[in-house]
Amino acid sequence: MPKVETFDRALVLKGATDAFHNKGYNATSMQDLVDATGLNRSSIYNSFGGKKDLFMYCLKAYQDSYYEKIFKKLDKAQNPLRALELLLELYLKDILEDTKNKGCMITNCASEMANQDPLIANFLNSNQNGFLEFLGNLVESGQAEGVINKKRTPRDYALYLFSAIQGFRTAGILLSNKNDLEVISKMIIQTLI
Amino acid sequence: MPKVETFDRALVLKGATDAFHNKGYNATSMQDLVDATGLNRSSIYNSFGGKKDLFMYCLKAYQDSYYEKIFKKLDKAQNPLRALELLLELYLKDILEDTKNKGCMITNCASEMANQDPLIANFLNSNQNGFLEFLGNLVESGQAEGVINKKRTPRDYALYLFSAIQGFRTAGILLSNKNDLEVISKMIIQTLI
DNA sequence: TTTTATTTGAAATGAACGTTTCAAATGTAT
DNA sequence: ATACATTTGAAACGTTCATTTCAAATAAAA
Repeated sequence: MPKVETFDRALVLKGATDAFHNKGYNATSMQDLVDATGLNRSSIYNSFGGKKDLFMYCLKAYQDSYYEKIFKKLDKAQNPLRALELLLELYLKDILEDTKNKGCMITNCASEMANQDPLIANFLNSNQNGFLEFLGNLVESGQAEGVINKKRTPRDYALYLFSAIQGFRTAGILLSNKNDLEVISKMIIQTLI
Repeated sequence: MPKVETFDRALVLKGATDAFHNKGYNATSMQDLVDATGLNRSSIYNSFGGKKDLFMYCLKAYQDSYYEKIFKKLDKAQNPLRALELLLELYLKDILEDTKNKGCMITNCASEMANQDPLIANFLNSNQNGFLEFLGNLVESGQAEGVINKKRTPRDYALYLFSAIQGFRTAGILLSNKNDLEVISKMIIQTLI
């Protein structure tokens, strides 16, 4: 009986995510989102809830698509160390392709909202724990294979890499020289060898 | 003849800086600034210009007071490597004392505004160049004294440290466990030895 | 004490904000 | 073809935004 949702939900989320990623949560207006999605105002409220709800969907979509990119790229890795090298190559590529200097949407979100919104803080903490586990597992395997040194525990290396990667992404907002960025990336990895 | 400014300019800037640091530029309203400074709306516009002007003064004030803290702390350092260790101790202390999880105001500003405001981008680039020079000089001295290794150029190490420190400050928004943070700090320094 | 440039307070400005409303349009299932 | 739950568009909602206005209060200089 009913008319059904006509728009492509994934595509709409992609548009909204781009808008939020570009300006951040607070500086993105509902009008920006209407323009970016092509949807009517009411349709946004009808299908996604308010601005904050939509933002949460976008964060999740951004996170999912990033993990997909990561898994796809790391699939070809010969060993866990090489996987981490590829991970940093992926970030380097993203920084160089990020000509609008937007940075990482999740890191930006931590800067902007972690101390203002408990729901966002929750998401960010889960994201952090998940990523720490992902990194820790890679390091653990790498140490078992003998391609990563055993000076520190996998968890220590995961913490270090998590911090270093956030710095890399943030520094990449202002830095755009490829050589500079490659230097940083190589030095981060060197710690593991 | 005229009535003269009665308020303490430095104190007013401190109040405004706290407000901006806590919520970021966009989420801080003029009313927040009136409350935080104790000044009347008109007095703010009269004495500092608009919101963005005031924010620039606050950024500068934050930067100045941070450099003062740094210089005071690093004054006691026996050598350049020890100075960098003390620098990271300073950041560690700031993160642990930052119970409201605000992070670094300048890093947050880069996340929020670097790609939206050319004036801000200018400030951030100058800040970056200044800090890179500061770090580079320390590393150069350290290498000359033989307390820092010579695997890389001072500029390379400066880039690495700049990135690592930004990551440390950003990760510190979500991380608050002292041991975790100490691990990261130690691993950053280890690269130099 | 008078003059005068400035600060101050309170109110008003118009624009933009996120959100709601509701009648009209839509398209599937009967 | 008809019924109907949903989407859609446009307008309006009340609030909050940054900023301006301006008369009153202020305090240093004359």
